[in-house]
Amino acid sequence: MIKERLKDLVERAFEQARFDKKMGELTECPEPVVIEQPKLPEHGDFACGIALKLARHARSSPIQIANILAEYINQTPETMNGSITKVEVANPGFINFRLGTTWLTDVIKEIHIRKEDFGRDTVGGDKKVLIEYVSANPTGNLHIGHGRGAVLGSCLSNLFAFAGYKVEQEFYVNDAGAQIASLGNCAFACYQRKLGKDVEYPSDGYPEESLIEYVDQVIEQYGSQFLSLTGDEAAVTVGNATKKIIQEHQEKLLERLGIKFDRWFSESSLHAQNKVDEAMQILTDNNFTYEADGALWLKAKELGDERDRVLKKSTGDYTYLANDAAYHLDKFNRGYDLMINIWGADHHGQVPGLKAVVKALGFDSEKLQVLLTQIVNLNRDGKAVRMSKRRGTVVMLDEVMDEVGVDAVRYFLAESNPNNPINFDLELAKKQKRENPSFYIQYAHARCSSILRKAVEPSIDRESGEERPAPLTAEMFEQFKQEYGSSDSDPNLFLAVFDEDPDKFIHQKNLIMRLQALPEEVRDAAVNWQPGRLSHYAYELANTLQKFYEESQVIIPDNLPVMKARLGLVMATRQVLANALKIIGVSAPDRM
RNA sequence: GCGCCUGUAGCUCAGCGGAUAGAGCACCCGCCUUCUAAGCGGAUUGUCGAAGGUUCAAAUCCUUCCAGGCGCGCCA
Repeated sequence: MIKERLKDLVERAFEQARFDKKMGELTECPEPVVIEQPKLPEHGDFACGIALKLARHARSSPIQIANILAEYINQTPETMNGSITKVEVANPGFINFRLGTTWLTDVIKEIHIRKEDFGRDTVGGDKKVLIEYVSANPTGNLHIGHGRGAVLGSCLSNLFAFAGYKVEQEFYVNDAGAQIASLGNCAFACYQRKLGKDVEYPSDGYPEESLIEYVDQVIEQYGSQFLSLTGDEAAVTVGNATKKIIQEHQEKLLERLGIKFDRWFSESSLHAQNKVDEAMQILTDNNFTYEADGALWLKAKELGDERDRVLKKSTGDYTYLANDAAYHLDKFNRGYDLMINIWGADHHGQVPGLKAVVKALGFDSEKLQVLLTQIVNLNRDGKAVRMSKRRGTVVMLDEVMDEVGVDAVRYFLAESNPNNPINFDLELAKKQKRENPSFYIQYAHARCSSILRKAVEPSIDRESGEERPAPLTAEMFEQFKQEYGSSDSDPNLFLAVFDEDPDKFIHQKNLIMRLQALPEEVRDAAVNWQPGRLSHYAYELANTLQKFYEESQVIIPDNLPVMKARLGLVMATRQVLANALKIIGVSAPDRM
């Protein structure tokens, strides 16, 4: 990483200056050295603002400190040998670096060496992370809001894995309790009605239309054998069969979205093993419960919540919080370093309760973090379609996937900041144009692939109609590919990508500068839990590639060194686009 | 009333302690005999919701206020 090399350079300069007593009373660098990329080209390729931060500590002016550091930097081998061509001090005290071309071409080589691992990081330190997401009730189809949580969880998992965490992905299935009982009643009623019995459909349950497709499958699988059942047994049996089918639907749909969970954790399994009772016992043993009004309460208020919470109702039933206590007891006992739950923002009111119960169980609640996702608004034909279960205008995830495609769904749900509501424009997501970023990035990848194909394909001369031979034989290209990532190939191989013409050079350089940024983008995204940054990065890279493409011919049969170097650059670009796309789970097509 | 989230270009949003606040859309003007014009370039656009404060430096951090969304059950 270029930034790390520069950081190292500045740190060494500081140490030497300090050794020579030119840093006042300072015994060590009191501020982290940060290398940034200036917005303006006249500020150089990279810049360091450390002098501004040191001014107070060293009781000196930023400019003066910057000048001293620059003086030492100028004596290092990197500036002596031309890796850095210019070190400049600028007001109010920035040190600006201008790079020579060798550090840039090193980047291309590194990408060829590391390939799909370019950008991979170790910040995670092999820590074990559990990410629990979607966790929808198995009582119906998933809607677009579930999709948002699904994509965020999936991207975060990919990102964390790439950043050096050990990630597990889990779906918590709420397959017990009141809503399941209601499902059973509705499903059985629907079942009977489908099979010709004139019974009334429950008025307060799930809408019959939302259940009918699943009940059809129950009939397909089991026939009419459940008609003879009555009462609770009927509801439970048909309910379970329906539940199973719904869960399979959810599983398939999420798989289509590119999501595969390591574990589907069933709530009813907790009940079957008396895990909820166990959890309650621990809470009571730890003296965090009391009884009042015939109910069992958690002393949540003294654990940071705004009020106490009921664990066991006066009816004898457990609340969701009691079940969650048992579930999270299980999670904590599995020994993760970090557990992330992804919830819809409408559930944020439960966060303090869950945190409180975790504390009461005797665990470090900091290890459990809840990430909230805001609402998804859909625009169709310029009009906002608002999600509302009541009004039955919920837009289903599979509908959107069918309409705009899996890649666009993933891109638009991944790209946003979870704290902000999304305005998902269905028309935009379908467009095969630059204005659709999802398309634009894939197009850039396909364009790279296309150029690489052209290198070994014969072409037709437009004027004469004659066939021209392929610029390279397959064998030669293979040979090139070997050299690109080989440690003993010509170190100046990639210098040929550059043009003398500054108008062309700038785009060639910009492309490489973008490429080299992937590792830090991955790291920033990982430490901030914002996989969406990679979407923006990929978009910018795509844009930079297009500009390069406009200015720089790659396939030049009569200039082998330049063609060789640029093919290597295009390959590297394709690789980096693919690596970024992989994290957000969008496919990287070779043709469009 | 209390809590959480959000207020940045006409629209959708990046940026979240650094040098003249950025993209895309929309609008206007250019560019196809050349590896995908499914593209590229140029022009225009701002009291960064408001007021105080901290800092050499604030869209970014703190406080207060204003506006919008969501949540405040022995529902999940």
